[in-house]
Parts: sequence; C-alpha cells; structure tokens
Amino acid sequence: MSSREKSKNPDKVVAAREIAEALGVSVSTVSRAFSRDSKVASETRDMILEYAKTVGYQPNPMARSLITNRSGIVSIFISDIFNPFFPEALTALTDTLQQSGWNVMLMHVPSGKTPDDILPQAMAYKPEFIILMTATVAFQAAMATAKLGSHLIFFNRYVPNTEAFSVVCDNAKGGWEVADFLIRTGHRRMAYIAGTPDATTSIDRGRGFVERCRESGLDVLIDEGSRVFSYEDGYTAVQRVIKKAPDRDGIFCGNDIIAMGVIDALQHELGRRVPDDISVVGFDDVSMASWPSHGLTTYHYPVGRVVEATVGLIKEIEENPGLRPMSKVVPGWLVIRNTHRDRRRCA
Amino acid sequence: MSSREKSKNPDKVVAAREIAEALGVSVSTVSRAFSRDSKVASETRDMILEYAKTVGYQPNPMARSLITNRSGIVSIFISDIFNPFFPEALTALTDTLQQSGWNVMLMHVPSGKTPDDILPQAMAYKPEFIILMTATVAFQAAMATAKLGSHLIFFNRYVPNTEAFSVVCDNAKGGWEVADFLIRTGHRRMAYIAGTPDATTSIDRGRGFVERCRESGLDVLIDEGSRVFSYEDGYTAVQRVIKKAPDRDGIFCGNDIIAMGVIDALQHELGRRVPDDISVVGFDDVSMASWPSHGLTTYHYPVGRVVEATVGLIKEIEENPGLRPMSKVVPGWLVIRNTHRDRRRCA
DNA sequence: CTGAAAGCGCTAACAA
DNA sequence: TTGTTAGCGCTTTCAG
Repeated sequence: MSSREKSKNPDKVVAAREIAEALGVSVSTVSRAFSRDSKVASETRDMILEYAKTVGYQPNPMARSLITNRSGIVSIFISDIFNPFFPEALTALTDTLQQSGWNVMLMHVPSGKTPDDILPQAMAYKPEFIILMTATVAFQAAMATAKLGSHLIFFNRYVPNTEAFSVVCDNAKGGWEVADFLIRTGHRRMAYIAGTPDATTSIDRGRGFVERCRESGLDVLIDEGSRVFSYEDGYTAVQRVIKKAPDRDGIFCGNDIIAMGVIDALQHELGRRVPDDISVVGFDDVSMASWPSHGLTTYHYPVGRVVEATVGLIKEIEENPGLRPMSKVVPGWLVIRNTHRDRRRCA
Repeated sequence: MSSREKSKNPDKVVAAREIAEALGVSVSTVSRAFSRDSKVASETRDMILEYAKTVGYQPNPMARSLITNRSGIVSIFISDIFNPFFPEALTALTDTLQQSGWNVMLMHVPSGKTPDDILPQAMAYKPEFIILMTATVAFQAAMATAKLGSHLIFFNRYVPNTEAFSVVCDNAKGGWEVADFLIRTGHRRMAYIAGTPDATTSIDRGRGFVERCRESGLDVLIDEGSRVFSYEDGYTAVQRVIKKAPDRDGIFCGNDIIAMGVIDALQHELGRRVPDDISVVGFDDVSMASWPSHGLTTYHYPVGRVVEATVGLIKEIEENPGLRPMSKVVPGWLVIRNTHRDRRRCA
C-alpha cells in the first residue's frame, strides 16, 4: 500500500541504525558519539548529536545495559508514610538524581514486609544503587546486593556493626543539643519519647539526649512503647509517661510527628498547657512544624544537604568503585519556636 | 589462574542459557516456561521453574523488553509536595502496582517545569503506562505519549477537551455536598478559596460549591489568588477574603492544607474564632485532618478506591488495547468534625 | 579515527 | 512439544 521499505514498525522510535544511514556513518560511530570517552572526530560527533536532537534520538538504555551492565537506575526503597519528612526527602532526592541523568525506581516496602522481601523484584532491573529510606533493618539485603553489583546506601539510617554506605544527620549531637538547651533554660525532669524501636535515628537521638542529661546529673524517663514514628504513637506514649511521672517539665520526642501527638494529648487528654506547664521539643523541622498552629520547637534536619551528600556519595563511588563503605554525617541545628518556655525564674 | 571456562564474569547473575544447559533443554524452552501462554509440557515447565527458583533466576526484563516492546514499567509523575494527599496516594499506588508485577519509575516535575520537559527522559525506558499526579496540565505529553505507545492516565486530574484516561474523585459533587451541608446548617455568606488555578480538582470543587449556593440564591465570594494548594497560600488568601468581605460565615477551601492555612490565619491574624465566628471546610481528609489539634470538617477523598480504580483501568487497557479513553469517577463523602458550627438559631 | 563483526539475554517465527 | 535460527538496539573488540 505504501512505498515504505523495511519499516516494519512505522511508529517506532528512531534507532541508531537510522541515524547512521541518514548520515552515512556506521552505527558504531553513532554509538561512540554518545559516549564521552570514546574517540570520535569532534566534527563527526557534533554532526551526529545535532541530527539526533532533531529526530529526538537517544540511545535505548535497555539495550545499552545489556552490554555495559549499567542500567542508569537508582532504586529507592520507602516504607514510612506517617512522617512528612520522607516525601520531602524523596522528592528532593528524586529531583537531584534525575538532574544527574539517573532514573529512579520506587519500591514500597509494605508494613509486615522487609526490604529483603521485595529485593528480587528490584534487582531484576539491575539498579546501580539502592537507597534505603525504610525504617526496617536490612542486613541480608546488603549482602545479596553487594554480590550482584548494586551499591547499597542507607539514607537517614545505618546498620550497626555492618560495613555499608550511609548518609545521616548527626542525630546524637542533635539530641545532645536539645538536652543542653532544655537544661540551660531551667528544665530538670526530662523524658524522651522514642520512635520506631530499631531505628538508629530514634536510638541516637535518645542517646545524645540522655548523655547530656547525665552530665548534669539528671535522670531521663524513656518511653520506648511506640511502634512507629507516628502521631498516634506519640499521643498514646505521653499518656503513659505522665501517668508514670506527672512531674515532667521537658519532653524530647523522636521526631516532629510524635511531638505533635504528644502536644495534642497533653492539651486535650491530660489538661497540661504547652509550653506553660511543660516543654515539648521535636526533631526534623518538617514544614508543618513552622505553622502557627503548631509553632514547634525542634531540631532542624537539613534535608537538602543530606540529599546533596547522598548524590555526592554516588558520584564518588562511581569514580572510585573500590571505595570502602563509609558514613557521611551532616549537622543540623536547633530551631526555637513556641512549644518551649524558659523556666529559670521558676526554679 | 583458575580452571574456569568461558565465565568472563564470575559473579554474574544466572542467565537462561545456564538453566538450559543444566537441564538439557534449549533456551527457548526456558523462555517459554516463563511465558504463561506458551505451549510447554507442564512437567518441563515445572522442572524449569523449580530449578530457576533454586538458583534465583528470573528473565532479564531489559533483554525481554528489547524484543517484546513491553518494559514492565509504569512511570509516575509527581510535583505537588505541599499536599500530604500525594505521598499517601503515591505509596498506595506504588504498592498496588508492585503487587501486580509492575515496576514504578518515579519522575519529579520541579516547579517551573512541565511534565513535557522531563518526558523524554521518562520515555527512554519505554514505560507502558504513565500516570500523571502532577498539577500542571500536560497536553503535549499526552499526544507524544500516545504515538510512542505508552498509555497516559491522569490521576486526580483530567485535561478538559482532550480524550485521555483519567481517574478522579467526584470533585463537583463533593463541592456541591459541602455547600448543601453549610446551607442546611444556616450559613448564608460563603466564600471559596481555590487552589492551583488550572487544576481541575480546584475548579470542579468550586463549581459544584457555587452551583449549590446559586440554587439557594446565595452569592459566593471566590478567591483565586492562590498559586498552589499550600498552607501559605491559604494563609494569605483568607486575609484577602476577609478584607474584602468581613461578613463571611462559611469558607470552603480547595483542599485540607489550604483550609489549615485559612484557619490559622483566621485565628492568629484576623482574630476570628473557628468555628464560633466562622466555619471552615476542607477537602481530601488527609490524616492530619483528624488530629485533635485540627479536627477539620472536610470531604473524604477515598484514596484507596481511586488507586484500585487506577490499577483496574490499567488491567482493562492491557486486556483491551483499543479501549477508548474514559474517565473513572469515584465518590467521596462528608466528614464532620469541629471546624463547623450549626448557625440556624443565630439566623 | 572509523567500519565490520560479534554478542549482551532474551523472544518469536519456523521447522521438525 | 521442542530446538534452531534470527534479531531486538546497542557497545565493543579488532582491523584498517
């Protein structure tokens, strides 16, 4: 019916061969034009690149990966949905990776499952990096992954006693500074409400907090009854705390969302005013924390910098594949708002 | 140094050829064992599948896609980060797709860019479906996409005057019901604070609201000054509204986050009590809306059902590739909490 | 610097 | 029902 030759699939995306034919070069040369460190006459490359642009050609990453073993894919594992921190971080991370030419595959780890459970599905696409934003520990995954050639990076978490890459905020220092601040403003009867039990964030924040309290000879009531970093868990936890120790004057929470649950329960269930009767401090500084309705005093987690550090780490690993596993630690800072009061005159 | 033969890459993932050799069958047979509608002796298939399981083999989707033109990938485009509705939906959608065997590629559309700008990068991996969760309209993308063989689905949005698949909540009906509820409880001086200007969600919610008000002969003050569906925009918008019309007794907002900004500004900047002086109703019913600190009266958006409808639509399109573009509409319902008051006795 | 040829892992058409 | 052959689109030796 038509005079088309050989074009079995008329609407198919243009392939390297067509570029080659149109320009009177070989497919190898076309391929080389798209590889930075291949030797091509710069005029040839320019010609190819220009023509490719007009017809909208780009090398098929699937075909390419078959031979190079480089998929151009970064897999991000997520699970925690309660914490607005994660969407913020996920978006920033995706954006930065995308701009560096990576494509992000998103894997969700449903509650009740571990990253290990869904690792096989993720590995099918041979991601070059796997970024774990999940709360659950994934020791097995780390091993399997290393064998299969994907690099594993823990985002906002690390696995104790394991050699793996990780990027975290300085949680222990943050906890320490919060305690220091509360102590210097006259608080004496502290409590720490932890988040997800095995999350290093929760553990380290609490550890730093307790350490600074001990330095001043203060004991800390620690509540570890929360199952996750959620509003509901904070809401419940503080009721346990106040029942056990009604005299508390300063509560540090595993993160902002827990803190908001804590504040609401204090005011609506326990008849305490925040900050008049009791101070509450969070961790993360999610955008909601700055809303007038919350005005949460918290420790700022510099998401942007942690994301930059993560993508920087990826570049380093790429350039130096033999790099030893390491941890990047980014500092945060205290943000003072309205859920805290200076109690020195009341001492 | 070693006696390994031909194994250029010792740690390589096992491929079909190795399965074939080990079992004394051809690679085609192995391939067929993994294709549901291929004719293989069921004993042969069982043998292959079982052996494959023990050595952890699964067909390489990249290689497969080269020949089948089916990538197994669904691309999800996101942009709106202010609204907690999106992480909730994204997580649910990813999870459901994953369980159906799809892999999700996440593309972020930064502010100032349109989906069209990043479409080329997404298309490189030849996603079979593209789900747009972005606020921005993407008319060009729809066209380009259809040509290249990916199906486009608008999630929580549609493009007026274009034939495309979409799954939405019944926004107009929602707005209508909110107005009906406010009117029946004695409100007379209404306002609607819109969200992202060209978002069909914002437009339809407002349209339904206004329609019901008109039915009762009530005029509605409409504020369309918001740039996005954000807390800050709500905070600013309501100040414009009250300056222009200080007598308002019922405000309907484009979504919950705007509503929270509105409530905070009313109480902290404008000296109005909610709900005593004025009622505020949101839309979405994000998890935060049910916190005691907000107790927001709002219209519930059934995320789970919309996700199900979306994945259902994908299945339908797969089974019937010639399916005409259509819209799936899922109903929501009103959730009454504490930002509203019955004003009938004050009339 | 460029082209020819081989092959990455897989599926599909064709024989047997 | 199974094996053989060809080839998806690309990169990479190896010649020239």
